[in-house]
Amino acid sequence: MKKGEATKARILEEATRQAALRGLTGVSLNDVAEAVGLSKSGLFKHFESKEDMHLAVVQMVTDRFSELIRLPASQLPPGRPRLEKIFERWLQWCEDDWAESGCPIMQLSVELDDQPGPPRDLLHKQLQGFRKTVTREFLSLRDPPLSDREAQAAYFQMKSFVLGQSDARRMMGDADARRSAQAAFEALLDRTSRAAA
Amino acid sequence: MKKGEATKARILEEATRQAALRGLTGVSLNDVAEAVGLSKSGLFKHFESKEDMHLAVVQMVTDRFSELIRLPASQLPPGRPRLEKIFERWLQWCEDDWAESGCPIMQLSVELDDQPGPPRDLLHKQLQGFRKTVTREFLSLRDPPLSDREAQAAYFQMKSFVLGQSDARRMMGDADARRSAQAAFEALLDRTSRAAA
DNA sequence: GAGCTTAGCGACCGGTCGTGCTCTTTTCTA
DNA sequence: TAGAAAAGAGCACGACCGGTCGCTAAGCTC
Repeated sequence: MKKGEATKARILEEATRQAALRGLTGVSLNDVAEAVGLSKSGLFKHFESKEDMHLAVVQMVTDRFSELIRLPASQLPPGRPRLEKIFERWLQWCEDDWAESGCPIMQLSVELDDQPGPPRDLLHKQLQGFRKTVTREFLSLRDPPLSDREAQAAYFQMKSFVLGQSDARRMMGDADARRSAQAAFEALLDRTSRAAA
Repeated sequence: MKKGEATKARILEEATRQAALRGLTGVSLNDVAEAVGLSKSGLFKHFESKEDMHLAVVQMVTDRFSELIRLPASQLPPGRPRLEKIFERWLQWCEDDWAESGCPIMQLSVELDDQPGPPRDLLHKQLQGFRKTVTREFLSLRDPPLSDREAQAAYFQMKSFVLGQSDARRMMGDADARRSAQAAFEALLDRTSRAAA
């Protein structure tokens, strides 16, 4: 059971790439099969249906997100260092790792937010987990710790800046987007850690 | 040439509704025709092709956006009143006017940002125009006017908060999203108008 | 290396896609 | 009100969609 797993991984890789470009629904099994060097029917030895593949794509994207953003940050001291690392890797994820297609998590969010089903539920669960982790990190940003409300507000702004950067760069062609986001985030950290309880 | 225009408007209305739900590519001419009470071929008396309809949808969405956000604000005194009005109407636009589907401009942005062609170009042009208008409004927020850089940074954050609210509410089910966005924006206005040159 | 398991192929299914064609009905205009 | 012009129906097309089936060939285990 080794060759099979490798092939499945290749299929998923390609499907994820295409989903980032055209959305989950826009992925054609024919195109995926061709790109991987398989026949269409060969795909069905690895996935029961297209929705099954959708689910696997969501899983793969969120796994990779964790690996590239959460993991490296978790090895730093809590608070500001971690938050800065997360933000930096997050921007990087949108900007470089998916340069041709834009952040797949944003794409999936917009596509799935009104489309009930297992893919949406999985994405929702993973994003909630990430939110919780980061919000907790905000709590320990100041010595008398932030209130839950404050931490949530900070996370809201942090994610907003990531979304803003992605939108500005991709849709508006704004080359300064990253600097704008970075500056806004640093200011947010300053404000948040300075503010009195 | 009156009945025709009315029918075309109805078609566009429905196509826009569906595009907000499933994206431009996801719109089925069959479904649109059926919903409007026409045959599929009847549609082609009003649009040369599907891409032609895509373009008209983008035009309609951005026109309505102007009408609902820019127009009411333009009747207020410049500076803070206008900015607050724009932000409030903008959030409203995402939250209510497209309650079931999410802000169509975000949807279109994500879908079109890597899809060259007339629809993308039109959307890009309209969004640039809007950005310019709002950025100019930021300039007159303070007596010694903001620098271009400051105004652009402020617009970046403003748009980020709108994106953040839409994402938080739709994908994360965050009922407080609007309040978070509103608070963040008010704080942004305070900071921006207070900051020394 | 025999034998079971699994990966993969090719043909094919019913259905839907966007689009062209011809023909009829409705609407507008002079 | 007659006649031109526009609106729309009906149908058929070729391409493509996700998916099934039976078969072969390769891989894995003992």
